[in-house]
Amino acid sequence: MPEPVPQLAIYYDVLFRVHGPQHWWPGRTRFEVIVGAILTQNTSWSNVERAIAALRREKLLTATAIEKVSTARLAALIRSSGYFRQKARKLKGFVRFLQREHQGSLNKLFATPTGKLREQLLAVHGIGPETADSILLYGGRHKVFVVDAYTRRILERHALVHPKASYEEIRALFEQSLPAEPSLYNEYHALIVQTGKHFCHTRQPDCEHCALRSFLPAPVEVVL
DNA sequence: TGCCAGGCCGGGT
DNA sequence: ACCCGGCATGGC
Repeated sequence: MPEPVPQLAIYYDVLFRVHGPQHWWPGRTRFEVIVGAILTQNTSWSNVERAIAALRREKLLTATAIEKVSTARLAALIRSSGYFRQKARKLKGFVRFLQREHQGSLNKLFATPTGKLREQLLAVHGIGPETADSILLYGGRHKVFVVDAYTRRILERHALVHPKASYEEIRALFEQSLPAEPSLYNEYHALIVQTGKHFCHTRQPDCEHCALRSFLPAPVEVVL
């Protein structure tokens, strides 16, 4: 278990003051949240939105509908989200899992204890750590902090983790450093992604562009 | 024009 | 236990 890092709680307040509440996850239903979590893997949200709109238009935003549709048609409809053949199979894999392990019921799925459900999700083809945790937190309000590429990069630039820290290491760091509130985890991850959306992508530590940003790359102590 | 985006898998060390 | 190539579209 890592030691708590008090800067992480401070950094949350900074981001909240800068960006305000984010009202995440952008999904109308729990199932839609799960679909979005899979489709947005390494993909910009704007590309995912079109795909979800197409699924909605075709009445395919339910588990039973996804079960019935052919993988080929599903792939065609989610084309805009990229990796569309892979993701079509992933959606199919998830609804098959939901039916097999939870009788197709999201209530039963999310009533499963967090640790056990996380293991189950990770065993589904196409669901890795970030997708599993997004489903847990944003779909079911389970108490897990979602780590993504932005989280890692921000922590590295603030020198709060070593460059090759594992996903689990970073997740534990947040969960040890913050009050155990799903609503806080929710808002924090959303704020990090919002921050990342207007990230400077130059890797040089002395990039003048980055120097103009209040939250990067300076250590959190001197922010504000 | 090339690089990037809210990853994950399978095969190789 | 890591490391890497593949997967694919749309925006800037």
